[in-house]
Amino acid sequence: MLKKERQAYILHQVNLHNKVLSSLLSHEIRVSEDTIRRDLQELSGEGKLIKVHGGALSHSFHEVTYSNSLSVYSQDQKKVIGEKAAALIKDGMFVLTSGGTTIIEMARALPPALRATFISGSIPAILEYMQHPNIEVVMIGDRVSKNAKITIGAEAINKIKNINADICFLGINAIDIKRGTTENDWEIAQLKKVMIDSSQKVVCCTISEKINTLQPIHICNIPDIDVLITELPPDAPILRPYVDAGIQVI
Amino acid sequence: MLKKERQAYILHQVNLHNKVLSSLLSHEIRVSEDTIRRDLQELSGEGKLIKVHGGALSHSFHEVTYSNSLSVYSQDQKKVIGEKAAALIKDGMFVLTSGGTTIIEMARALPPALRATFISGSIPAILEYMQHPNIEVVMIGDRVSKNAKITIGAEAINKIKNINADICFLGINAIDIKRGTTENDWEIAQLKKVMIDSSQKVVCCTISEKINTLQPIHICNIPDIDVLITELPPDAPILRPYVDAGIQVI
DNA sequence: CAATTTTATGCGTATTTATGCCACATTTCC
DNA sequence: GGAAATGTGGCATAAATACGCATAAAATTG
Repeated sequence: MLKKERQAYILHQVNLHNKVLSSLLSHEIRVSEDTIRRDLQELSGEGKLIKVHGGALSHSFHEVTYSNSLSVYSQDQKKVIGEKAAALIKDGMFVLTSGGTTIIEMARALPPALRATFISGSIPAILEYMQHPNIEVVMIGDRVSKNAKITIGAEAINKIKNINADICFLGINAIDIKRGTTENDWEIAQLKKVMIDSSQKVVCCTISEKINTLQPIHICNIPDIDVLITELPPDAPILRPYVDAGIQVI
Repeated sequence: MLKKERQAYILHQVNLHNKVLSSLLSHEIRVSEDTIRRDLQELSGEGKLIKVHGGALSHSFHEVTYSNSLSVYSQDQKKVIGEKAAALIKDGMFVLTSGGTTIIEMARALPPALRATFISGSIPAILEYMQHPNIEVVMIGDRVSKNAKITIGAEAINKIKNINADICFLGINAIDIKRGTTENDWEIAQLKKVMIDSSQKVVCCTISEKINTLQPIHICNIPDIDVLITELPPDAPILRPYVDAGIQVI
């Protein structure tokens, strides 16, 4: 990894989380903490961030948080989900993803050294993937839905059908132990269906408040899902039925 | 492998991945690292990429991280071009566009009441089109070039071949009365070629500075162009040869 | 077409840069 | 106050680079 690349990654993280820890960065990028420290110093000298003991802060966040400089990353629910999801991806994988905020968080949590191919029709997701230094990005084309910011239509569905992905990540809006996952948009439901068919492994990501809720259009049943990711620990009571149904809950 | 070829290959890799490593290139092309280094130096001198220790980075990568001013070069002129271009589009048209800053300005200049279908592989262009209340937007899918922020590859080319557009807008980097329009990236040149083939009418947009310049890869000849748009008035002396060649100059 | 010049490339060596490691100072937290 | 984490500066090392030079290929010239 080039020095500038590393620094770009650090800056990206700072802008994303408002703070970074040297120790974490060092672990993520797999370089010594000395190097991280030198990078932070350099970037600080250029005015790109503010160096503090143990890490660095973004400019925008600087005033508010002199007190808790060592507190952990803001553990937003969706960030937790994103991190759990990102951990499932290994080098060389073909990854198919939908759109949605949880997927965006996954994209942001990808380790910088990861080398994989990401395929999606979601424009915001593609924009995030493009920030990554090492992954290959493939966009699925078709008519663009302006509010979902995703390509939809027969063309997209056909294209996905011809893909054979290792893993597929779906941000879902509703899941229920009886009815499976459901959606409120017919075309997006179609897309997600074929994504599931085209993948070896299906991972559903959702915040816990959407568990045990329903939407009008059916996507898939519980047995079609391999992994369920929420912000809760896997042994949370609300997740119990899904564990019992044989899903790997993370 | 010829020097030009090698440098074109390097540039292409930079456009695709935002970075290249000297060691890797040297191994791939089977030339010494010295040669790669000299190439990178040369290309860097021409402003085509940014040389760093260990390899090189694309401009776009460098800009988003290292520079905080994302000012577009001679944006006012491009706005003029954008307005002229937008005026050519009528209700109901199928419009094929490349990417580039002039195209973005066109997208911004579209009258809100316009109802037309816009087709493009350029992610920034699609983002602009999505802002518009009435147009239909179609994204062409394929591998994403991280620097050009455009989808490229055989899939995209095939898709464009099957389109029959009314009009096609190309932001071009070089035009010359003898050699026609030229590009510096092979794959992008291919895309533009098929765009021209798939459209009834071909419109080239460029700032006047790029008139009478050359790039290595040929796209099309002057007779293939229907309309040429620059920021200058149509009777500017520099445009005279193009008017004489039968192009409608605006 | 031969002679000459220019250009492109690779090699060896000196130099610079990037990084990690260590000993020791400083800060933070309990 | 003291343990743990973090920062500092020096040093070692490996990788990348600059530079001079030799050689070969290509272009130019007479």
